[in-house]
Amino acid sequence: MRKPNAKERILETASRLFHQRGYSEVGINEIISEAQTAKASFYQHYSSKESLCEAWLEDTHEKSDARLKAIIEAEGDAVDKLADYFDRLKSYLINSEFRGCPYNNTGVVSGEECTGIRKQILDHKACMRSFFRELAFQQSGDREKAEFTGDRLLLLYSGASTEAQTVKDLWPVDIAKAAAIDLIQF
Amino acid sequence: MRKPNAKERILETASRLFHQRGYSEVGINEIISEAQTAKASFYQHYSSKESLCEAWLEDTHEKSDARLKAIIEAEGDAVDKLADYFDRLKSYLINSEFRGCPYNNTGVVSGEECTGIRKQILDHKACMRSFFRELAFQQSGDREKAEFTGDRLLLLYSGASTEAQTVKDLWPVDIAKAAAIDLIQF
Amino acid sequence: MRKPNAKERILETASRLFHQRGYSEVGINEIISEAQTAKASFYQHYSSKESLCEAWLEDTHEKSDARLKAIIEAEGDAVDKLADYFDRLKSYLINSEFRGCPYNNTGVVSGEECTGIRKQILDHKACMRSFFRELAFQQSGDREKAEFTGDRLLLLYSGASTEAQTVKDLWPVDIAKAAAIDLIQF
Amino acid sequence: MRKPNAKERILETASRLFHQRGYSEVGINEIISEAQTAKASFYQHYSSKESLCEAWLEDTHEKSDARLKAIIEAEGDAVDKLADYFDRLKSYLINSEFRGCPYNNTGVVSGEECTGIRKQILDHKACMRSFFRELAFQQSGDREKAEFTGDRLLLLYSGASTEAQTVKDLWPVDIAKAAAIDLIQF
DNA sequence: CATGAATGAGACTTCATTCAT
DNA sequence: AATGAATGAAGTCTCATTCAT
Repeated sequence: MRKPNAKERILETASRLFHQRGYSEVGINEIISEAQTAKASFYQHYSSKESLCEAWLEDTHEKSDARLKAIIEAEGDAVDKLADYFDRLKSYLINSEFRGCPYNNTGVVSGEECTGIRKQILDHKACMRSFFRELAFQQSGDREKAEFTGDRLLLLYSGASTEAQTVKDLWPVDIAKAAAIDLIQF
Repeated sequence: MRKPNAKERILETASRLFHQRGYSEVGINEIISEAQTAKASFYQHYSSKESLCEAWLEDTHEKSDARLKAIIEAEGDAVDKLADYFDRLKSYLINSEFRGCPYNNTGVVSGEECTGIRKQILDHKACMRSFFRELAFQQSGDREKAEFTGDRLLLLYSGASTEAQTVKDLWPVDIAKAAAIDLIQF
Repeated sequence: MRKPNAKERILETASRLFHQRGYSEVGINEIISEAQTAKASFYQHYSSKESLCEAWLEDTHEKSDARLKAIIEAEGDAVDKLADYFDRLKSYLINSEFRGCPYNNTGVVSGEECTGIRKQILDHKACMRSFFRELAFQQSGDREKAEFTGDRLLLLYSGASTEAQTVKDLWPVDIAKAAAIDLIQF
Repeated sequence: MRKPNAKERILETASRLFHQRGYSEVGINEIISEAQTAKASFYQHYSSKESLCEAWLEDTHEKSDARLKAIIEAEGDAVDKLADYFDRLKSYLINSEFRGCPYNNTGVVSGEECTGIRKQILDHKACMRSFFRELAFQQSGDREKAEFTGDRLLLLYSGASTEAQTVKDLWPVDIAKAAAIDLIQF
């Protein structure tokens, strides 16, 4: 059997299920069943469902962050990078059947008391904000203006992601892409 | 006993709790306990938790729609109306402890099989879209351009609402307000 | 609207549903809903679900008894009457989708405490016993032997009814018919 | 605490209660309460009330089948075996307070959709039929005649069981015993 | 006679977690 | 490191019945 590691199998399974159906809608039993692990093996590796959620968000964030860094550090025009980013978002939405942003989705169902989860969400949001600001800076070279523009880009991205998830259609991303390109060019 | 009508009490209680903590995180037991009703009384009036959710969304939509209509039909500059709308959004977020949009929040935790809920969400989204397009039209007088601009306004609004909910801060709304005003004026 | 009488509509509806699905599997709500009556109208006419059940069994018994009496009092050979009875049983089972004997079915789900129901069941069973004994007497003219034979006929009938209901097939009735005819002729 | 295995305790308790009062009249709460188990422990071992019912019927069938096999394989006259069988039935009815056949009783309250339960019932019925046919064959040595006679024996047994349950008296079994002995001897 | 809102008790099932092995 | 039985609390929903109108 291909069982590289129980912990990894759990994280992979949870990532898939949490993303597909949402943190609150997936139970521990389903996760360990699909991951082919025993109940107590799960609690050996993760102290609670909540901590598994944190691990998932952290893992997702690491991968996301690497992609954003790659975009920032790549050669080329900031406008092209921005267009590229929204194109990737479209692919992502199609592939994930319009499940939208894992951080927003998780935030909706986790209360204030889930401090670990909230930290992951806020960290990720801060990174997204930095990303758009940096992109705006690459275009304008003006730090102050870039903050201004970057935040607007973030809102377009966020709105597009949310609305696309809701209507299960790509038009919000197309609108956001056009608006973002207009915005970053002045 | 002063319990004139259980149905209203249930809807009021559910509206509050669903909005505060999310549809999936609030149980029937909690609702009937706070509404001081018997469980069977609940099911006399609502055939299921899902149908109660639909009633809540419908009720919310009616109130929201009335407000949007009032704004549209009011005298005055579209720019002022738009600014006013975002100011109201700020008040709303403060009062609701940054719980954001009930429709988005509910959409995240209700699957495709909840057709009634999804219908309410899509209806509301369509109304919001019309609202922003109409506002844009009042400013420009150009129907085609208004559709274009209106959709962008919707994304700014949606992004602001989502991000404010996540970071529990008003800055996204301020950014969106400024961006929206720039946008509607060309 | 064709509403001859609420009480009758309730009894008709209950008769149909109790027979089709069993006393324990049919709720008051379903009955009044199909009978188009209000809840309290039901309790106006019947003091409880149990008393409705008694009324149903009594009504069924009256009709059944009339049929049995007609057979007994008819002209003709007892053997033919017996064959005829089992043929009717076959028709009945087909028409009722093999729901079997209402009295047995109700007895299974009603405890000792349901004295009214138990009385109806015992009354009906006594009538059935008399019927078969009388039929046997018509054939043999011997009272003592008829009691003996009649009870055996009853068991064949009861077994056939029960087994046909279980396997949802008519073969038990065919077997019982043949056995009964052999039996009554010596 | 002396609670070695909950699964067995649950099955034992359910067997007793289902038999005494009927599948539909006994709830999970009562079972786990008498078995001194937590509700979730129940669902660890049985996926549903229905599956517990299947386990009960299967268990009952195994025990029943062993007894029938022992009778068939024993030395001695078929007539004696048959008489013995009906004597056992009398003991059984007395001990179980005339609750009759678990399979018939369960069949009455479980719909077509309970495929697992129905399968158990039909399997058991087929075994009973085989048993009586085999007994008849041991007496006559004629396979064809044995099928004929065996089926009649089955009806007598079934009718006796049903009627004894209804009238809570042994006379139907005595009648059936006499009829069966007459029948198997020609 | 009719109405329908209200009810307490209970139905079946699932949750995340712990514990003895 | 792994196992799976055991658990208390909570989940959604239905029952037969009563009451004020």
